[in-house]
Amino acid sequence: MADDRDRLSAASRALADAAAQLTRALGAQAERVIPDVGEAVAQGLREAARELADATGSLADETRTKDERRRRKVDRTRADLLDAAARVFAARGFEGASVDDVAAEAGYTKGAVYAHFGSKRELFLAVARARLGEAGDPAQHTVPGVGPDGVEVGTLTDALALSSDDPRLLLAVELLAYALRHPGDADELAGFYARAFDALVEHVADLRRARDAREGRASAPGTTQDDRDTTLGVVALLNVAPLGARLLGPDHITPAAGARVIARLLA
Amino acid sequence: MADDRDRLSAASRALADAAAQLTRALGAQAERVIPDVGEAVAQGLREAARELADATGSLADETRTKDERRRRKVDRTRADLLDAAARVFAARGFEGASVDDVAAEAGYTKGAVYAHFGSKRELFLAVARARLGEAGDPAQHTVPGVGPDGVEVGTLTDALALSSDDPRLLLAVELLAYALRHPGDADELAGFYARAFDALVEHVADLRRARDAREGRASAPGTTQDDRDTTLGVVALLNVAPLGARLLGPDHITPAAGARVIARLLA
DNA sequence: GTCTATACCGCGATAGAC
DNA sequence: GTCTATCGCGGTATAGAC
Repeated sequence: MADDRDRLSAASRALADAAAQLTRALGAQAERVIPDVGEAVAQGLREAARELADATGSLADETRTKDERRRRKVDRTRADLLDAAARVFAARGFEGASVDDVAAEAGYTKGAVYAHFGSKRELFLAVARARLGEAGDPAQHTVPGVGPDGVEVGTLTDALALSSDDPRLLLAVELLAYALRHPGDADELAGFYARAFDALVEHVADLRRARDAREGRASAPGTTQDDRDTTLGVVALLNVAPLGARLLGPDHITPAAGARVIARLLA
Repeated sequence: MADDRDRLSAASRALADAAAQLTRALGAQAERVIPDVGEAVAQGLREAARELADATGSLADETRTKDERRRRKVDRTRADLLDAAARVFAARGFEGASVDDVAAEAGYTKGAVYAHFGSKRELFLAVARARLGEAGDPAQHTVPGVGPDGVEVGTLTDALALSSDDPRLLLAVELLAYALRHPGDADELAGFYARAFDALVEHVADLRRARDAREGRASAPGTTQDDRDTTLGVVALLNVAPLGARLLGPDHITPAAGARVIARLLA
Protein backbone atom coordinates (compact mmCIF):
# COMPACT_ATOMS: atom_id res chain seq x y z
CA MET A 1 0.00 0.00 0.00
CA ALA A 2 3.02 2.18 0.31
CA ASP A 3 3.19 1.25 -3.32
CA ASP A 4 -0.31 2.51 -3.93
CA ARG A 5 0.44 5.79 -2.27
CA ASP A 6 3.56 6.04 -4.34
CA ARG A 7 1.80 5.54 -7.61
CA LEU A 8 -1.16 7.66 -6.78
CA SER A 9 1.05 10.50 -5.75
CA ALA A 10 3.01 10.08 -8.93
CA ALA A 11 -0.22 10.22 -10.87
CA SER A 12 -1.50 13.32 -9.15
CA ARG A 13 1.91 14.77 -9.65
CA ALA A 14 1.56 14.15 -13.35
CA LEU A 15 -1.77 15.91 -13.32
CA ALA A 16 -0.20 18.86 -11.58
CA ASP A 17 2.50 18.82 -14.19
CA ALA A 18 -0.14 18.95 -16.87
CA ALA A 19 -1.68 21.98 -15.24
CA ALA A 20 1.75 23.56 -15.00
CA GLN A 21 2.29 22.76 -18.65
CA LEU A 22 -0.92 24.60 -19.44
CA THR A 23 0.42 27.72 -17.80
CA ARG A 24 3.73 27.10 -19.42
CA ALA A 25 2.32 26.65 -22.89
CA LEU A 26 0.27 29.78 -22.57
CA GLY A 27 3.08 31.83 -21.11
CA ALA A 28 4.82 32.75 -24.30
CA GLN A 29 8.21 34.25 -23.52
CA ALA A 30 11.31 35.22 -25.42
CA GLU A 31 12.58 31.69 -25.40
CA ARG A 32 9.51 30.05 -26.78
CA VAL A 33 6.94 31.96 -28.74
CA ILE A 34 3.58 31.16 -30.16
CA PRO A 35 3.21 27.57 -28.99
CA ASP A 36 0.53 25.25 -30.18
CA VAL A 37 -1.42 25.67 -27.00
CA GLY A 38 -4.08 23.06 -27.54
CA GLU A 39 -1.66 20.35 -28.52
CA ALA A 40 0.75 20.97 -25.68
CA VAL A 41 -1.99 20.81 -23.10
CA ALA A 42 -3.57 17.76 -24.64
CA GLN A 43 -0.24 15.99 -24.57
CA GLY A 44 0.30 16.80 -20.92
CA LEU A 45 -3.14 15.55 -19.98
CA ARG A 46 -2.65 12.42 -22.01
CA GLU A 47 0.49 11.65 -20.05
CA ALA A 48 -1.29 12.33 -16.80
CA ALA A 49 -4.12 10.00 -17.74
CA ARG A 50 -1.69 7.24 -18.59
CA GLU A 51 0.05 7.64 -15.24
CA LEU A 52 -3.26 7.49 -13.44
CA ALA A 53 -4.28 4.36 -15.32
CA ASP A 54 -1.01 2.70 -14.37
CA ALA A 55 -1.49 3.50 -10.73
CA THR A 56 -5.11 2.45 -10.35
CA GLY A 57 -5.44 -0.27 -12.96
CA SER A 58 -2.42 -2.46 -12.54
CA LEU A 59 -1.42 -2.70 -8.93
CA ALA A 60 -0.19 -6.21 -9.56
CA ASP A 61 2.15 -5.04 -12.24
CA GLU A 62 5.54 -5.43 -10.65
CA THR A 63 7.67 -4.90 -13.70
CA ARG A 64 9.16 -1.81 -12.10
CA THR A 65 12.11 -2.87 -10.02
CA LYS A 66 12.99 -1.21 -6.75
CA ASP A 67 15.87 0.47 -8.46
CA GLU A 68 13.59 2.00 -11.00
CA ARG A 69 11.29 3.29 -8.31
CA ARG A 70 14.16 4.74 -6.39
CA ARG A 71 15.48 6.43 -9.44
CA ARG A 72 12.00 7.88 -9.91
CA LYS A 73 12.05 9.23 -6.40
CA VAL A 74 15.44 10.80 -6.86
CA ASP A 75 14.28 12.42 -10.03
CA ARG A 76 11.21 13.60 -8.19
CA THR A 77 13.25 15.44 -5.58
CA ARG A 78 15.40 16.94 -8.25
CA ALA A 79 12.32 18.01 -10.17
CA ASP A 80 10.77 19.46 -7.02
CA LEU A 81 13.89 21.45 -6.33
CA LEU A 82 14.08 22.72 -9.89
CA ASP A 83 10.44 23.74 -9.79
CA ALA A 84 10.84 25.55 -6.50
CA ALA A 85 14.05 27.17 -7.69
CA ALA A 86 12.29 28.49 -10.76
CA ARG A 87 9.63 30.12 -8.62
CA VAL A 88 12.02 31.55 -6.05
CA PHE A 89 14.57 32.83 -8.57
CA ALA A 90 11.72 34.41 -10.50
CA ALA A 91 10.31 36.13 -7.45
CA ARG A 92 13.56 37.36 -5.89
CA GLY A 93 16.24 37.16 -8.53
CA PHE A 94 19.41 35.10 -8.46
CA GLU A 95 21.22 37.15 -5.83
CA GLY A 96 18.06 37.95 -3.91
CA ALA A 97 17.11 34.30 -3.52
CA SER A 98 18.85 32.18 -0.91
CA VAL A 99 19.47 28.47 -1.16
CA ASP A 100 17.46 28.14 2.03
CA ASP A 101 14.50 29.82 0.36
CA VAL A 102 14.59 27.37 -2.50
CA ALA A 103 14.92 24.36 -0.25
CA ALA A 104 12.06 25.50 1.98
CA GLU A 105 9.83 26.23 -1.01
CA ALA A 106 10.41 22.67 -2.18
CA GLY A 107 9.88 21.24 1.30
CA TYR A 108 13.49 20.24 1.92
CA THR A 109 16.55 21.74 3.55
CA LYS A 110 19.76 23.11 2.15
CA GLY A 111 21.51 19.78 2.40
CA ALA A 112 19.17 18.29 -0.17
CA VAL A 113 19.93 21.07 -2.58
CA TYR A 114 23.67 20.61 -2.30
CA ALA A 115 23.26 16.86 -2.68
CA HIS A 116 21.75 17.45 -6.12
CA PHE A 117 23.49 20.61 -7.29
CA GLY A 118 27.03 21.60 -6.59
CA SER A 119 26.34 25.26 -6.00
CA LYS A 120 23.71 27.94 -6.23
CA ARG A 121 25.05 28.85 -9.64
CA GLU A 122 24.73 25.25 -10.85
CA LEU A 123 21.18 25.18 -9.57
CA PHE A 124 20.34 28.33 -11.46
CA LEU A 125 21.89 27.08 -14.67
CA ALA A 126 19.96 23.82 -14.31
CA VAL A 127 16.76 25.84 -14.07
CA ALA A 128 17.77 27.83 -17.10
CA ARG A 129 18.56 24.71 -19.10
CA ALA A 130 15.26 23.12 -18.16
CA ARG A 131 13.24 26.17 -19.14
CA LEU A 132 15.14 27.21 -22.22
CA GLY A 133 15.64 23.65 -23.33
CA GLU A 134 11.95 22.91 -23.40
CA ALA A 135 11.46 26.22 -25.14
CA GLY A 136 13.94 25.18 -27.78
CA ASP A 137 11.90 22.11 -28.59
CA PRO A 138 10.88 22.65 -32.21
CA ALA A 139 7.62 20.78 -31.62
CA GLN A 140 6.50 23.67 -29.46
CA HIS A 141 6.91 26.24 -32.17
CA THR A 142 3.71 25.96 -34.04
CA VAL A 143 1.33 28.83 -34.42
CA PRO A 144 -2.23 28.45 -33.20
CA GLY A 145 -5.22 29.50 -35.17
CA VAL A 146 -3.55 30.01 -38.48
CA GLY A 147 -6.01 29.33 -41.24
CA PRO A 148 -7.05 30.92 -44.49
CA ASP A 149 -7.66 34.11 -42.54
CA GLY A 150 -4.17 34.35 -41.19
CA VAL A 151 -3.35 34.61 -37.52
CA GLU A 152 -6.32 34.71 -35.20
CA VAL A 153 -5.88 37.63 -32.89
CA GLY A 154 -8.24 36.22 -30.29
CA THR A 155 -6.08 33.17 -29.64
CA LEU A 156 -2.97 35.29 -29.41
CA THR A 157 -4.66 37.63 -26.97
CA ASP A 158 -5.63 34.77 -24.70
CA ALA A 159 -2.09 33.49 -24.71
CA LEU A 160 -0.61 36.91 -24.01
CA ALA A 161 -3.20 37.67 -21.33
CA LEU A 162 -2.46 34.52 -19.37
CA SER A 163 1.25 34.97 -19.71
CA SER A 164 0.94 38.37 -18.08
CA ASP A 165 0.20 36.66 -14.75
CA ASP A 166 2.55 33.80 -15.37
CA PRO A 167 5.42 33.50 -12.91
CA ARG A 168 7.48 32.37 -15.89
CA LEU A 169 7.36 35.93 -17.06
CA LEU A 170 9.52 37.00 -14.14
CA LEU A 171 11.81 34.04 -14.62
CA ALA A 172 12.39 35.07 -18.21
CA VAL A 173 13.45 38.51 -17.04
CA GLU A 174 15.81 37.00 -14.50
CA LEU A 175 17.33 34.65 -17.07
CA LEU A 176 17.95 37.61 -19.32
CA ALA A 177 19.47 39.70 -16.54
CA TYR A 178 21.69 36.81 -15.47
CA ALA A 179 22.90 36.16 -18.99
CA LEU A 180 23.70 39.83 -19.48
CA ARG A 181 25.58 40.05 -16.20
CA HIS A 182 27.51 36.79 -16.42
CA PRO A 183 29.20 36.75 -19.81
CA GLY A 184 30.89 33.47 -18.98
CA ASP A 185 27.59 31.65 -18.63
CA ALA A 186 25.88 33.70 -21.30
CA ASP A 187 27.12 31.65 -24.24
CA GLU A 188 25.23 28.54 -23.30
CA LEU A 189 22.05 30.43 -22.54
CA ALA A 190 22.37 32.42 -25.72
CA GLY A 191 22.53 29.15 -27.63
CA PHE A 192 19.09 28.23 -26.36
CA TYR A 193 17.68 31.60 -27.29
CA ALA A 194 19.27 31.41 -30.72
CA ARG A 195 17.77 27.98 -31.41
CA ALA A 196 14.32 29.15 -30.39
CA PHE A 197 14.69 32.25 -32.51
CA ASP A 198 15.82 30.32 -35.56
CA ALA A 199 12.94 27.90 -35.19
CA LEU A 200 10.51 30.79 -35.11
CA VAL A 201 12.13 32.36 -38.18
CA GLU A 202 11.41 29.16 -40.08
CA HIS A 203 7.86 29.30 -38.96
CA VAL A 204 7.40 32.93 -39.93
CA ALA A 205 8.81 32.09 -43.35
CA ASP A 206 6.27 29.28 -43.68
CA LEU A 207 3.52 31.73 -42.83
CA ARG A 208 4.75 34.18 -45.43
CA ARG A 209 4.91 31.57 -48.18
CA ALA A 210 1.46 30.27 -47.27
CA ARG A 211 0.08 33.79 -47.42
CA ASP A 212 1.72 34.51 -50.74
CA ALA A 213 0.43 31.25 -52.19
CA ARG A 214 -3.06 32.03 -50.95
CA GLU A 215 -3.00 35.39 -52.66
CA GLY A 216 -1.47 33.99 -55.82
CA ARG A 217 1.76 35.94 -55.39
CA ALA A 218 5.30 34.83 -56.07
CA SER A 219 7.29 34.08 -52.93
CA ALA A 220 11.00 33.81 -52.17
CA PRO A 221 12.09 30.34 -51.02
CA GLY A 222 13.79 29.73 -47.70
CA THR A 223 14.04 32.49 -45.13
CA THR A 224 14.60 36.11 -46.00
CA GLN A 225 15.88 39.12 -44.12
CA ASP A 226 12.29 40.25 -43.92
CA ASP A 227 11.35 37.02 -42.17
CA ARG A 228 14.06 37.59 -39.59
CA ASP A 229 12.93 41.18 -39.12
CA THR A 230 9.35 40.05 -38.61
CA THR A 231 10.45 37.43 -36.14
CA LEU A 232 12.36 40.00 -34.15
CA GLY A 233 9.21 42.09 -33.99
CA VAL A 234 7.07 39.16 -32.91
CA VAL A 235 9.51 38.15 -30.20
CA ALA A 236 9.74 41.73 -28.97
CA LEU A 237 5.99 42.04 -28.69
CA LEU A 238 5.57 38.64 -27.08
CA ASN A 239 7.91 39.74 -24.33
CA VAL A 240 7.18 43.40 -23.88
CA ALA A 241 3.38 43.31 -24.10
CA PRO A 242 2.88 41.04 -21.06
CA LEU A 243 5.53 42.89 -19.08
CA GLY A 244 4.06 46.23 -20.01
CA ALA A 245 0.55 45.12 -19.15
CA ARG A 246 1.74 43.87 -15.81
CA LEU A 247 3.77 46.95 -14.96
CA LEU A 248 1.63 49.75 -16.39
CA GLY A 249 -1.80 48.20 -16.18
CA PRO A 250 -4.45 47.82 -18.86
CA ASP A 251 -4.93 51.58 -19.23
CA HIS A 252 -1.68 51.79 -21.15
CA ILE A 253 -0.82 48.34 -22.42
CA THR A 254 -3.04 45.31 -22.87
CA PRO A 255 -2.33 41.81 -24.12
CA ALA A 256 -4.81 42.46 -26.90
CA ALA A 257 -2.72 45.39 -28.10
CA GLY A 258 0.31 43.13 -28.30
CA ALA A 259 -1.69 40.61 -30.28
CA ARG A 260 -2.88 43.26 -32.72
CA VAL A 261 0.64 44.47 -33.42
CA ILE A 262 1.87 40.92 -33.93
CA ALA A 263 -0.99 40.35 -36.35
CA ARG A 264 0.03 43.50 -38.22
CA LEU A 265 3.58 42.26 -38.50
CA LEU A 266 2.49 38.88 -39.79
CA ALA A 267 -0.11 40.27 -42.20
CA MET B 1 44.24 78.89 -6.86
CA ALA B 2 42.28 76.29 -5.05
CA ASP B 3 39.51 78.29 -6.58
CA ASP B 4 40.95 77.82 -10.06
CA ARG B 5 41.27 74.12 -9.61
CA ASP B 6 37.73 74.05 -8.33
CA ARG B 7 36.33 75.81 -11.32
CA LEU B 8 38.40 74.01 -13.87
CA SER B 9 37.44 70.69 -12.42
CA ALA B 10 33.81 71.77 -12.49
CA ALA B 11 34.22 72.71 -16.11
CA SER B 12 35.88 69.49 -17.15
CA ARG B 13 33.23 67.70 -15.19
CA ALA B 14 30.59 69.48 -17.24
CA LEU B 15 32.33 68.32 -20.40
CA ALA B 16 32.31 64.79 -19.10
CA ASP B 17 28.63 65.19 -18.39
CA ALA B 18 28.11 66.27 -21.95
CA ALA B 19 29.84 63.14 -23.15
CA ALA B 20 27.69 61.10 -20.81
CA GLN B 21 24.67 62.86 -22.15
CA LEU B 22 25.69 61.80 -25.62
CA THR B 23 25.69 58.19 -24.60
CA ARG B 24 22.48 58.76 -22.73
CA ALA B 25 20.73 60.42 -25.62
CA LEU B 26 21.77 57.67 -27.99
CA GLY B 27 20.91 54.90 -25.60
CA ALA B 28 17.22 54.64 -26.33
CA GLN B 29 15.55 52.50 -23.71
CA ALA B 30 12.05 51.71 -22.61
CA GLU B 31 11.86 54.82 -20.55
CA ARG B 32 12.87 57.26 -23.22
CA VAL B 33 12.50 56.47 -26.88
CA ILE B 34 13.58 58.14 -30.03
CA PRO B 35 15.26 61.23 -28.62
CA ASP B 36 16.36 64.18 -30.65
CA VAL B 37 19.94 63.14 -30.45
CA GLY B 38 21.57 66.16 -32.01
CA GLU B 39 19.75 68.67 -29.88
CA ALA B 40 20.38 66.86 -26.62
CA VAL B 41 24.10 66.68 -27.29
CA ALA B 42 24.31 70.25 -28.47
CA GLN B 43 22.60 71.39 -25.30
CA GLY B 44 25.01 69.47 -23.11
CA LEU B 45 28.02 70.87 -24.93
CA ARG B 46 26.61 74.37 -24.71
CA GLU B 47 26.37 74.05 -20.96
CA ALA B 48 29.88 72.71 -20.78
CA ALA B 49 31.23 75.60 -22.81
CA ARG B 50 29.51 78.08 -20.53
CA GLU B 51 31.04 76.43 -17.47
CA LEU B 52 34.46 76.55 -19.04
CA ALA B 53 34.08 80.21 -19.89
CA ASP B 54 33.11 80.97 -16.33
CA ALA B 55 36.13 79.20 -14.97
CA THR B 56 38.79 80.65 -17.24
CA GLY B 57 37.39 84.06 -18.08
CA SER B 58 36.19 85.52 -14.82
CA LEU B 59 38.46 84.50 -12.01
CA ALA B 60 37.76 87.79 -10.29
CA ASP B 61 34.08 87.16 -10.32
CA GLU B 62 33.31 86.52 -6.68
CA THR B 63 29.55 86.68 -6.86
CA ARG B 64 29.36 83.07 -5.82
CA THR B 65 29.41 82.92 -2.07
CA LYS B 66 31.14 80.19 -0.16
CA ASP B 67 27.79 78.74 0.68
CA GLU B 68 26.90 78.45 -2.97
CA ARG B 69 30.14 76.75 -3.76
CA ARG B 70 29.69 74.39 -0.89
CA ARG B 71 26.21 73.52 -2.04
CA ARG B 72 27.68 72.86 -5.46
CA LYS B 73 30.18 70.51 -3.96
CA VAL B 74 27.53 68.65 -2.02
CA ASP B 75 25.49 68.25 -5.13
CA ARG B 76 28.57 67.08 -6.91
CA THR B 77 29.14 64.29 -4.41
CA ARG B 78 25.52 63.31 -4.61
CA ALA B 79 25.68 63.31 -8.37
CA ASP B 80 28.89 61.26 -8.31
CA LEU B 81 27.25 58.71 -6.06
CA LEU B 82 24.15 58.52 -8.23
CA ASP B 83 26.27 58.07 -11.32
CA ALA B 84 28.35 55.34 -9.76
CA ALA B 85 25.25 53.67 -8.36
CA ALA B 86 23.69 53.58 -11.81
CA ARG B 87 26.76 51.82 -13.20
CA VAL B 88 27.11 49.37 -10.35
CA PHE B 89 23.43 48.50 -10.10
CA ALA B 90 23.38 48.00 -13.85
CA ALA B 91 26.39 45.71 -13.79
CA ARG B 92 25.46 43.60 -10.75
CA GLY B 93 21.80 44.16 -10.03
CA PHE B 94 20.25 45.60 -6.90
CA GLU B 95 20.91 42.63 -4.65
CA GLY B 96 24.22 41.79 -6.30
CA ALA B 97 25.63 45.26 -5.77
CA SER B 98 26.96 46.26 -2.37
CA VAL B 99 26.94 49.75 -0.95
CA ASP B 100 30.70 49.43 -0.69
CA ASP B 101 30.91 48.77 -4.42
CA VAL B 102 28.98 51.92 -5.19
CA ALA B 103 31.00 54.06 -2.82
CA ALA B 104 34.29 52.76 -4.18
CA GLU B 105 33.16 53.28 -7.77
CA ALA B 106 32.44 56.89 -6.90
CA GLY B 107 35.71 57.31 -5.02
CA TYR B 108 34.17 57.56 -1.56
CA THR B 109 33.40 55.21 1.31
CA LYS B 110 30.20 53.81 2.67
CA GLY B 111 29.79 56.62 5.15
CA ALA B 112 29.39 59.13 2.35
CA VAL B 113 26.63 57.07 0.81
CA TYR B 114 24.66 56.83 4.03
CA ALA B 115 25.14 60.55 4.63
CA HIS B 116 23.27 61.24 1.39
CA PHE B 117 20.84 58.35 1.18
CA GLY B 118 19.10 56.66 4.03
CA SER B 119 19.48 53.15 2.74
CA LYS B 120 20.47 51.06 -0.22
CA ARG B 121 16.85 51.00 -1.31
CA GLU B 122 16.62 54.80 -1.16
CA LEU B 123 19.77 55.03 -3.23
CA PHE B 124 18.34 52.72 -5.85
CA LEU B 125 15.06 54.62 -6.00
CA ALA B 126 16.99 57.87 -6.36
CA VAL B 127 18.82 56.39 -9.34
CA ALA B 128 15.53 55.24 -10.80
CA ARG B 129 13.94 58.66 -10.35
CA ALA B 130 16.91 60.38 -11.96
CA ARG B 131 16.92 58.07 -14.97
CA LEU B 132 13.21 57.72 -15.50
CA GLY B 133 12.56 61.34 -14.68
CA GLU B 134 14.87 62.58 -17.39
CA ALA B 135 13.30 60.05 -19.69
CA GLY B 136 9.89 61.46 -18.92
CA ASP B 137 10.98 64.88 -20.05
CA PRO B 138 8.71 65.57 -23.03
CA ALA B 139 11.42 67.69 -24.66
CA GLN B 140 13.39 64.51 -25.20
CA HIS B 141 10.65 62.84 -27.15
CA THR B 142 11.17 64.17 -30.59
CA VAL B 143 11.92 61.93 -33.50
CA PRO B 144 15.10 62.50 -35.48
CA GLY B 145 15.24 62.47 -39.22
CA VAL B 146 11.57 62.68 -39.95
CA GLY B 147 11.02 64.38 -43.25
CA PRO B 148 8.87 63.91 -46.31
CA ASP B 149 10.25 60.41 -46.60
CA GLY B 150 9.14 59.37 -43.15
CA VAL B 151 11.48 57.99 -40.55
CA GLU B 152 15.08 57.71 -41.61
CA VAL B 153 16.20 54.23 -40.78
CA GLY B 154 19.86 55.16 -40.72
CA THR B 155 19.49 57.48 -37.78
CA LEU B 156 17.47 54.94 -35.87
CA THR B 157 20.04 52.26 -36.53
CA ASP B 158 22.80 54.42 -35.17
CA ALA B 159 20.82 55.06 -32.04
CA LEU B 160 19.99 51.39 -31.56
CA ALA B 161 23.54 50.30 -32.33
CA LEU B 162 25.07 52.57 -29.73
CA SER B 163 22.52 51.67 -27.16
CA SER B 164 23.47 48.02 -27.52
CA ASP B 165 26.78 48.77 -25.78
CA ASP B 166 25.30 51.31 -23.44
CA PRO B 167 25.45 50.47 -19.74
CA ARG B 168 22.05 52.12 -19.50
CA LEU B 169 20.69 49.12 -21.30
CA LEU B 170 21.50 46.94 -18.32
CA LEU B 171 20.18 49.53 -15.93
CA ALA B 172 16.87 49.52 -17.74
CA VAL B 173 16.63 45.76 -17.27
CA GLU B 174 17.41 46.11 -13.59
CA LEU B 175 14.83 48.85 -13.13
CA LEU B 176 12.25 46.63 -14.75
CA ALA B 177 13.19 43.61 -12.65
CA TYR B 178 13.13 45.69 -9.46
CA ALA B 179 9.73 47.16 -10.25
CA LEU B 180 8.32 43.72 -10.98
CA ARG B 181 9.73 42.26 -7.79
CA HIS B 182 8.85 45.11 -5.44
CA PRO B 183 5.18 45.90 -5.97
CA GLY B 184 5.29 48.50 -3.22
CA ASP B 185 7.84 50.60 -5.07
CA ALA B 186 6.48 49.72 -8.49
CA ASP B 187 3.74 52.33 -8.54
CA GLU B 188 6.07 55.28 -8.59
CA LEU B 189 8.32 53.74 -11.20
CA ALA B 190 5.33 52.75 -13.30
CA GLY B 191 4.24 56.37 -13.27
CA PHE B 192 7.45 57.40 -14.97
CA TYR B 193 7.09 54.70 -17.59
CA ALA B 194 3.48 55.65 -18.18
CA ARG B 195 4.36 59.31 -18.71
CA ALA B 196 7.09 58.42 -21.18
CA PHE B 197 4.75 56.06 -22.99
CA ASP B 198 1.97 58.62 -23.23
CA ALA B 199 4.37 61.23 -24.55
CA LEU B 200 5.49 58.83 -27.26
CA VAL B 201 1.90 58.02 -28.16
CA GLU B 202 1.31 61.71 -28.82
CA HIS B 203 4.32 61.77 -31.02
CA VAL B 204 3.32 58.70 -32.98
CA ALA B 205 -0.10 60.29 -33.53
CA ASP B 206 1.61 63.40 -34.87
CA LEU B 207 3.58 61.26 -37.27
CA ARG B 208 0.44 59.52 -38.47
CA ARG B 209 -1.41 62.77 -39.09
CA ALA B 210 1.57 64.25 -40.89
CA ARG B 211 1.79 61.17 -43.08
CA ASP B 212 -1.91 61.21 -43.87
CA ALA B 213 -1.79 64.90 -44.72
CA ARG B 214 1.19 64.32 -46.99
CA GLU B 215 -0.67 61.65 -48.88
CA GLY B 216 -3.87 63.67 -49.00
CA ARG B 217 -5.77 61.22 -46.84
CA ALA B 218 -8.30 61.94 -44.12
CA SER B 219 -6.94 61.43 -40.60
CA ALA B 220 -8.55 60.93 -37.22
CA PRO B 221 -7.80 63.71 -34.73
CA GLY B 222 -6.15 63.07 -31.36
CA THR B 223 -4.71 59.67 -30.57
CA THR B 224 -6.26 56.41 -31.68
CA GLN B 225 -6.04 52.84 -30.51
CA ASP B 226 -3.86 52.24 -33.53
CA ASP B 227 -1.45 54.90 -32.34
CA ARG B 228 -1.17 53.21 -28.97
CA ASP B 229 -0.63 49.85 -30.65
CA THR B 230 2.09 51.30 -32.84
CA THR B 231 3.75 52.88 -29.82
CA LEU B 232 3.76 49.58 -28.01
CA GLY B 233 5.47 48.03 -30.99
CA VAL B 234 8.06 50.81 -31.18
CA VAL B 235 8.84 50.59 -27.49
CA ALA B 236 9.12 46.82 -27.68
CA LEU B 237 11.58 47.00 -30.55
CA LEU B 238 13.60 49.79 -28.98
CA ASN B 239 14.15 47.59 -25.96
CA VAL B 240 14.40 44.11 -27.37
CA ALA B 241 16.55 44.82 -30.41
CA PRO B 242 19.57 46.13 -28.48
CA LEU B 243 19.23 43.40 -25.85
CA GLY B 244 18.88 40.75 -28.51
CA ALA B 245 21.85 42.06 -30.42
CA ARG B 246 23.92 42.07 -27.27
CA LEU B 247 22.89 38.61 -26.16
CA LEU B 248 22.65 36.72 -29.45
CA GLY B 249 25.15 38.63 -31.54
CA PRO B 250 24.73 40.17 -34.98
CA ASP B 251 24.17 36.82 -36.67
CA HIS B 252 20.67 36.71 -35.27
CA ILE B 253 19.66 40.20 -34.28
CA THR B 254 21.11 43.53 -35.33
CA PRO B 255 20.21 47.09 -34.42
CA ALA B 256 19.48 47.68 -38.09
CA ALA B 257 16.84 44.96 -38.00
CA GLY B 258 15.15 46.68 -35.09
CA ALA B 259 15.21 49.96 -36.98
CA ARG B 260 13.64 48.34 -40.05
CA VAL B 261 10.78 46.88 -38.05
CA ILE B 262 10.16 50.21 -36.34
CA ALA B 263 10.09 51.88 -39.73
CA ARG B 264 7.58 49.29 -40.89
CA LEU B 265 5.36 50.02 -37.91
CA LEU B 266 5.51 53.76 -38.50
CA ALA B 267 5.00 53.54 -42.25
C1' DG C 1 30.10 65.46 5.34
C1' DT C 2 33.17 62.13 5.28
C1' DC C 3 35.94 58.65 7.30
C1' DT C 4 37.07 54.44 10.33
C1' DA C 5 35.54 50.98 13.19
C1' DT C 6 32.28 47.90 14.51
C1' DA C 7 27.79 45.62 15.61
C1' DC C 8 24.99 42.33 13.87
C1' DC C 9 22.96 39.30 10.74
C1' DG C 10 22.29 36.16 6.93
C1' DC C 11 24.49 34.10 3.24
C1' DG C 12 26.89 30.01 0.65
C1' DA C 13 29.05 26.06 1.51
C1' DT C 14 30.82 21.95 4.34
C1' DA C 15 31.00 18.09 7.88
C1' DG C 16 29.11 14.39 10.03
C1' DA C 17 25.02 11.83 12.12
C1' DC C 18 21.41 8.93 10.55
C1' DG D 1 20.03 11.47 0.32
C1' DT D 2 18.65 14.23 3.75
C1' DC D 3 19.14 16.62 8.02
C1' DT D 4 21.44 19.50 11.75
C1' DA D 5 25.15 22.17 13.11
C1' DT D 6 28.64 25.11 12.11
C1' DC D 7 32.28 27.90 9.83
C1' DG D 8 33.69 32.03 7.68
C1' DC D 9 32.77 35.73 4.82
C1' DG D 10 30.61 39.77 3.40
C1' DG D 11 26.39 42.24 3.69
C1' DT D 12 23.62 46.59 5.61
C1' DA D 13 23.54 49.88 8.75
C1' DT D 14 25.25 52.69 12.82
C1' DA D 15 28.49 55.28 16.10
C1' DG D 16 31.78 58.37 16.81
C1' DA D 17 36.27 60.80 15.52
C1' DC D 18 37.68 64.59 12.67
